Amino acid sequence: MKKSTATLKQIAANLQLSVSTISRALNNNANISEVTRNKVKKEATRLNYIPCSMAKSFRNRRTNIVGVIVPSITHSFTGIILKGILLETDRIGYKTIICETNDNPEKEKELLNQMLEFGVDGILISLSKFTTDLSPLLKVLEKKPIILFDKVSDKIPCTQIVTNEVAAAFSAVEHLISIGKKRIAIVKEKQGSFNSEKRFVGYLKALDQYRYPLDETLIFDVLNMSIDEGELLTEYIFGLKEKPDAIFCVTDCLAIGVIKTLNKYNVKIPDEIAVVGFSNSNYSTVIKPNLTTIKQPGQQIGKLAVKQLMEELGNDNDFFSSKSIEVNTKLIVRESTFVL
Amino acid sequence: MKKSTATLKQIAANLQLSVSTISRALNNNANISEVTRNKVKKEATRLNYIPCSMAKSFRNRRTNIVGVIVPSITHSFTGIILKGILLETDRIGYKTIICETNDNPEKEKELLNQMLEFGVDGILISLSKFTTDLSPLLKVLEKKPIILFDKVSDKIPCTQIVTNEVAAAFSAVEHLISIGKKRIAIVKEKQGSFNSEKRFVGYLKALDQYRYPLDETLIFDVLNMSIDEGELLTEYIFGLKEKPDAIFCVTDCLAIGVIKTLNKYNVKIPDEIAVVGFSNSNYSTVIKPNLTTIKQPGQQIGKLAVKQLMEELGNDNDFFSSKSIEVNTKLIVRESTFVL
DNA sequence: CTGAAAGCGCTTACAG
DNA sequence: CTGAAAGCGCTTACAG
Repeated sequence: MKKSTATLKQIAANLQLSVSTISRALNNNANISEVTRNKVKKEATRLNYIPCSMAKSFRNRRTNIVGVIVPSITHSFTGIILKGILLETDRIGYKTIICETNDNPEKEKELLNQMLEFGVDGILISLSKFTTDLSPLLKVLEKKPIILFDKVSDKIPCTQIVTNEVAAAFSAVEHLISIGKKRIAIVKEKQGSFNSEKRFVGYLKALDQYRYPLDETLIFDVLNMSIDEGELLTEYIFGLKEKPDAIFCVTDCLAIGVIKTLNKYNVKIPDEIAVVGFSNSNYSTVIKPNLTTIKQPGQQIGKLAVKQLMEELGNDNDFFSSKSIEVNTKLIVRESTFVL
Repeated sequence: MKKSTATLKQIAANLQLSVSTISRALNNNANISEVTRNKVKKEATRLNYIPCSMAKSFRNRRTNIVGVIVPSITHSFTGIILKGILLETDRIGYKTIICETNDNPEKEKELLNQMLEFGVDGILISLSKFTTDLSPLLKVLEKKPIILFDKVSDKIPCTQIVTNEVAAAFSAVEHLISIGKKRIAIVKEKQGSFNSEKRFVGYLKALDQYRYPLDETLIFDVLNMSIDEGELLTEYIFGLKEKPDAIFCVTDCLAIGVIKTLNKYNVKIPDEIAVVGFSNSNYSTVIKPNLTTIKQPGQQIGKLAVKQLMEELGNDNDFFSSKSIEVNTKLIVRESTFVL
């Protein structure tokens, strides 16, 4: 048989005390005598009392749950951020409801509404790639705090945890320049996600600062950031007369695809073509040659997002904000741009 | 200002109707006239009414939330299973609270209790590596259904979603035998997790069936299933006089570490030493040579776990069960055991 | 130090 | 077809 759970009422009845007293004793309220408190706690243990969070949440208008919305949970960098979120929420006694949009803005809107229904205390979200209508987010912001992370947009008036994409990309390209590369290509996303665009800006900035001419034929667009797309693109590049001597990929996956195909054609990396990725995924030290890439502190991003959310929950004012919290990235030089 | 949300009471007041009627109209109860229903719905929309799931859950003793407990969310196979869980729960209108144990049994016990407090309808759990005390699970089973997946244990009387570990390992070793390997080593976990042990059984079974002598010196234990451990072990193996000519690793990560080190010493794979992994992670086609491995249907496992949970929630009887649902695996042959 | 009472937002058996 | 009332388990202002 499924056992049912004891309630305050039952404890009260057993002990000939009022429900209020039981509640206070269990919550260590100062006004309860030591004796009563102990008696109550003992009986609670004896009955295997399990407090009903649901009733508490309902009563207190606070669930201690944060809603987390991401495009896809299997994306490896997302996983690392989620780990940061879980570690931090666990530390402070919160639970997380995690949902996926699979990059579908309609689903995103639906989830946002469901989060409101479920009464989460606040929301952490990494935007879907195709989100253009910001009104669902704005509507939620009228009631609950939202923190954006990873896939952000500066068009939304709420706190964002970001990496300095421009500076990171700049340092990647600068590195390629420093090892003497002349024809530096970039592989970015055609759809132009926020991150891809920022990294492109960093690319342009580096070229500009080092007085490299901007060569449109070195700018390559792909449909998505997969290994496959990286491979396809490289096949294409391989057919060109004028090839690049370095390729900056806006994600590690693209870079892995690029390297796989360069290896297939026995191109010498980095001598003939150097490759840089972005995000220091686990792939970077599995591929040969090991990938030079940008390290982003994923766990820290997750933890910061939770901390920031808690801060805003403590505020009395509304949740609109334009705060942007930046975490530092680091260029990690490996074999794909450097030979010992 | 933070906007507050309309309630049934407010709609009722505005419309001069009773709260009961509003509730029924919004829930499409048959006993409400078309006219009233429409009037109510219109007013609800006008007021931007958001139903309060918390109050509903509290009232109905049902949260439509499933609790999910895993050792680590960043483990890639876990991520794939979680995706299956999320897709299925989303499809049927459930939400998931996801927590990590980081392989700490104490944390696992704590989370189990918290799940009870939060009032989840049921629990999906992949056991921590060091769980030995099963009583916390048994206690939860008295109240809520639990489905075990991936890291399971046949000592717990509840439904389990498993892959046929023994058969899968058998087929891997059989494959190594079929390509003519004589000294087939296994790399397994010293702590002896359920999965590692089952795979070891499959290894023994294959050797036995093909009348291969059991050579204790070909059985290697590692502390954990990381790439690093695979590398360390291979360094050790490399120092041995008598080397294996094939290595069956109970996880892909171990296999990746093994291959990296074999490559470092220019060992010819598979001619000198063949390598097989387990789980068909994304690494398998990034490493050179591409890894022969066992494909496990992760998403299917996740979906099945949810479906099974829902079935048990529908049951009137208790949640103790010894049902074990098996999903099929498949050996994927790649370069690490096969040359074109 | 303890208790009686109200109420969080909702659903549902009962009555008409 | 609609309403009044009870109650899910808890907390807290008020009273003593």
